[in-house]
Amino acid sequence: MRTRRQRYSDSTKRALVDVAEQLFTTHGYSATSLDAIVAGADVTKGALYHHFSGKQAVFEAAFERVESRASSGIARATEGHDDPWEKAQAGLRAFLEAVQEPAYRQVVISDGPSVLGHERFREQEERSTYAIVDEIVRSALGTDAYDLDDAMLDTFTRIFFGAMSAAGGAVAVSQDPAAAAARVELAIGTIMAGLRQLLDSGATSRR
Amino acid sequence: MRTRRQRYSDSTKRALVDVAEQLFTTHGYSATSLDAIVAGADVTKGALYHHFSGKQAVFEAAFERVESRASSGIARATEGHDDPWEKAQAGLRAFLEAVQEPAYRQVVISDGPSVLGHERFREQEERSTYAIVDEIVRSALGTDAYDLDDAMLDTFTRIFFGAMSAAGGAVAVSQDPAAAAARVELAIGTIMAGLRQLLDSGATSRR
DNA sequence: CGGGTGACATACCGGCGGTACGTACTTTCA
DNA sequence: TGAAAGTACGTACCGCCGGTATGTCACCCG
Repeated sequence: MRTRRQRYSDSTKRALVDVAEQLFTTHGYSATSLDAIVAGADVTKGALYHHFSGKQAVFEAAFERVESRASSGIARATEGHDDPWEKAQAGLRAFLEAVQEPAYRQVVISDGPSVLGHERFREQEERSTYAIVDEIVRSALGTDAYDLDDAMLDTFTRIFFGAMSAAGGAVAVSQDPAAAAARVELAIGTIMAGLRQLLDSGATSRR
Repeated sequence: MRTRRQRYSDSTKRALVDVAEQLFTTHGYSATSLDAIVAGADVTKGALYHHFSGKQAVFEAAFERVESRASSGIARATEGHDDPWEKAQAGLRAFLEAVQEPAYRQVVISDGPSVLGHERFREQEERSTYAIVDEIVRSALGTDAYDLDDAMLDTFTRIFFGAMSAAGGAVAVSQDPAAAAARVELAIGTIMAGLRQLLDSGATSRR
């Protein structure tokens, strides 16, 4: 970010991603044309193809930004909790908030898998929101007392991540999101409590 | 299926959906052209647009077929079980099988939400596989002893459905699907056992 | 200060979804 | 039974959109 040329370049690239994120969010991927994006950013297709390899690359840039916003919000909510089960509750609350964001719903959940493909989608996901869920799950279930191996911890993460995503989607389309979120927190809280109790009893009986 | 015209009409429509399902499965929605579909079915675009309103309608027909195959498979596995928790285990096993089907993964999970949109996707889902999960959840948790209201039962269904879908996706991309499926069954089984124990103790202590 | 390069703009192409219209066969009914 | 009506397609074409090839001008650097 030194010379004037680089400053101009960065600003147009940021403008393109700004407009793209908004249009992808409101109209979806396929209903958003490159002409609309470049028009919104006051540039031409030449500029877009100078910065990105194509439409998919523009989407990927917007995708990463939306994901990183969501994951940083969740990370902020979880820090400062010592007890892993409290941390999990706080993370769940923040996750339900993030998943209601229109940009997240449209760009990540709806268009993400089909545009990026399963593989790239997984890769992107696993180094943002999924990583946080994984960290929470491991802090809660990864103790030696429960003697769960790595693969089982991964499995639990996948399960909780899927449960939270689906629940968040339901919360977002609900007429009363607050009440729906409260129900989700109660339900997952109950599940976690039952799991905790079962694992604790198993751990003590085994010794 | 009476007159000759209707027989011909039905057969061409079926041929179109056959080819469409296969192409959508192997190449995805956007990478499948209508020309390729009509060529595979040995008809022209005129025929396709006589039977369907457009590309999305063709996709929806294929989508419904894939969904109904999956849900009937799960329904078949769950019938004949009296104990609701055994029924849930059998349903989970069948669900993990169904979700590994390439057609289900590509058409329903990957392209479904973006092509149909959240709303239509939910509608379609809720009257097939989701309905079965809901029925299982209600048979297991809907007893008076647990006194969970309708909204809470819906919430639990959403959570379990999301957990199973995510777990199924992980199983499908695993190098050792059998071992991964076993881990998922163990993990969800543990969660269900913990939930059951917790609810049972709460139900007895409350009386 | 001039050659090179980066940051765009312009013009154009091919493919694809969708439409308008034509046509042959078939059922229906006076 | 024969003509009118309707169904089940086929043919030709349009407009948009992603992508490309090429031109241009400002800026950095020796």
